[in-house]
Amino acid sequence: MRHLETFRLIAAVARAGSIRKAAEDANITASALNRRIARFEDEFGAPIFERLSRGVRLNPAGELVLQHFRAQQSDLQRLQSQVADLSGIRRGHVTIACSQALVPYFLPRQIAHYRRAHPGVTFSVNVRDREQAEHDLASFASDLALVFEPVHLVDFEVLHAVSQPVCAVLAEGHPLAAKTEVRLRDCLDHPHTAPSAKYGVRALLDAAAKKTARRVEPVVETESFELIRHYVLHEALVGFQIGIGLEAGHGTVARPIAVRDVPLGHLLLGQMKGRVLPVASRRFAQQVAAALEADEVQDHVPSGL
Amino acid sequence: MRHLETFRLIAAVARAGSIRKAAEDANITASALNRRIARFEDEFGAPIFERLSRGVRLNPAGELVLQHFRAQQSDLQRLQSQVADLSGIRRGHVTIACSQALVPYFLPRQIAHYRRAHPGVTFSVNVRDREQAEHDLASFASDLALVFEPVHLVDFEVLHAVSQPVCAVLAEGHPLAAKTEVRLRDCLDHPHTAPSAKYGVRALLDAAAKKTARRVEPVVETESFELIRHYVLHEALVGFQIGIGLEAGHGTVARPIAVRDVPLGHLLLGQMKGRVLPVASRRFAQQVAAALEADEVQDHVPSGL
DNA sequence: CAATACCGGTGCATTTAACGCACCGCTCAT
DNA sequence: ATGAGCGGTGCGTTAAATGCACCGGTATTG
Repeated sequence: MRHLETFRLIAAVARAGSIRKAAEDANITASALNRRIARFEDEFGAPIFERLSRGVRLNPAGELVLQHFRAQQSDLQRLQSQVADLSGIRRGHVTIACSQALVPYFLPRQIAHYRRAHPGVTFSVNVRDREQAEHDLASFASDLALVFEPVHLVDFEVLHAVSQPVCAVLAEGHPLAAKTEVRLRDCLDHPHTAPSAKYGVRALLDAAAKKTARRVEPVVETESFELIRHYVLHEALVGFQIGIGLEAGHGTVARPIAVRDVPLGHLLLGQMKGRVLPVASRRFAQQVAAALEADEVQDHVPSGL
Repeated sequence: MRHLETFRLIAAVARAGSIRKAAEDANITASALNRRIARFEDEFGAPIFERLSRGVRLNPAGELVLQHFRAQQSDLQRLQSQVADLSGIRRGHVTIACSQALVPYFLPRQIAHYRRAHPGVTFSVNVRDREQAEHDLASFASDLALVFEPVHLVDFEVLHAVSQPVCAVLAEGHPLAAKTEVRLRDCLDHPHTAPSAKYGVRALLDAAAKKTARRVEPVVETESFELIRHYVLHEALVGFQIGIGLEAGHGTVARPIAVRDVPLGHLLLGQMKGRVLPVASRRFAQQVAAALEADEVQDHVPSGL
């Protein structure tokens, strides 16, 4: 949309921290960009950038302008998607911020299923930790967030919530794999690998371990859930992850940890508080909510185990 | 703001019903305007006007676009007012749709009081019946509405509510003026004048009269509350109006009608549901709410009687 | 039924607004 | 001291928006 060009440039300047750098990124000259900004500030009635010696920076008014721009852009996209929807063929773009656990199995299936019905809808999937996810929503960078144990919950409007047990991820031959449910103390007595502190699974484990004599002392600590899933194939370790990110048939098995040891965590689907989502995003959220519900009603243990 | 020009023109075309007429209003040629619209529809991805033989008309998509534009414009004004506010001097513009009863005494006082503290804030006061007032809010034509007994209440978010008794308006010498409270039957037994059916006072009177043997049969029926107030000075009639629109000292007195005869009506201060108001409007609404509260706590009878 | 008055749309010349280039003064790191 | 990087400005140039004349089509009217 042509009329938002100035806002796009303002955002670019804010990002680059200097008019010249932003101009280069946008393939225009610094003078043209400078004038655009000056003109906007004039029309707007107040400066939106602080002029520093080494560049520019948004002032509080500028922050508000940028937020207005993002809201406006989001609303326009919603509108376009809505118009496309009432013309019959559903079009649009869904942006979703999610925890790592959703990446391997759950989300690909959900997206493929949705796209089978609505091939005109495209997707962006951004892996974010639970703190970043909420920031993504607030800055309109994502329409939806699907995160495990979010932290802040201001700006986060819960659309659906399901409980998820923490599971032990084990190679098929591992001694603990014999049981259908494992105890936390047994896991911690074995060498184990766990996600780093900013992830919900680790937070639950740490909190639960405090009530026991044992501590979570990972042999391998990582930010990558994928590494955990694959590493247990190479060394007889106990990994940890929530059920939705796990599946049998890759040489590993998952065994839920007893709820009396580690409480159930919560997987939340949410959007920015108060925002009206485009049709496509709203419908996809409904589908995801239904899928989560179906999974949960069935069992707390991931399907296929 | 330059970037909203196209939207302004679209709104003008929608209003005029034809591109040529709108072009004339906007002092540009029809071809320029035609091209602007064609360009917008192209960028937007869908037509927003139906082409008729005698002009054009917004299609459903166009209605949505126009609504988007109004929301955007309102948000921009809020933003500007907010920025002006954080720069110290409060600026802004407050638009308020109100019932006639508020016009003579209440609103002038409130506005003057507010402007004494914030001279940079300007006002638009639009007299609207209770149905139009809500439409004004929904179309962003007014920030606030102060109406007696609104009808629909979708899109209307109540900010404050006070009860108001229906009063008899009498010339000072009128026999009923001797009492401090009057009965409905006494009023209807006298010749009387009343607002027409679309006003809340009349609706309350009609509903109350149904429970009696008498009927509301005005000698003079009018849409002007001002006429009622002045007419009772010329002929010994009983007028009706809510207390907030009345004041002693002009040769008339007001006497509340017994609550057991006519139930209290409700004067509601409201805004469009979900909308974030500019600073000035929000603060003015707070002031008005406080003033209404003070009046009500005191007494249900208007001050000065 | 023909004349007419309006309507939206289009090709082309013209005007206007945005842009690129060169250059200024300034600050700060080296 | 000096040079690199920054925001801002005057001026010629380019591209986008506009105005004008005109087309084809459709209701209205005499």
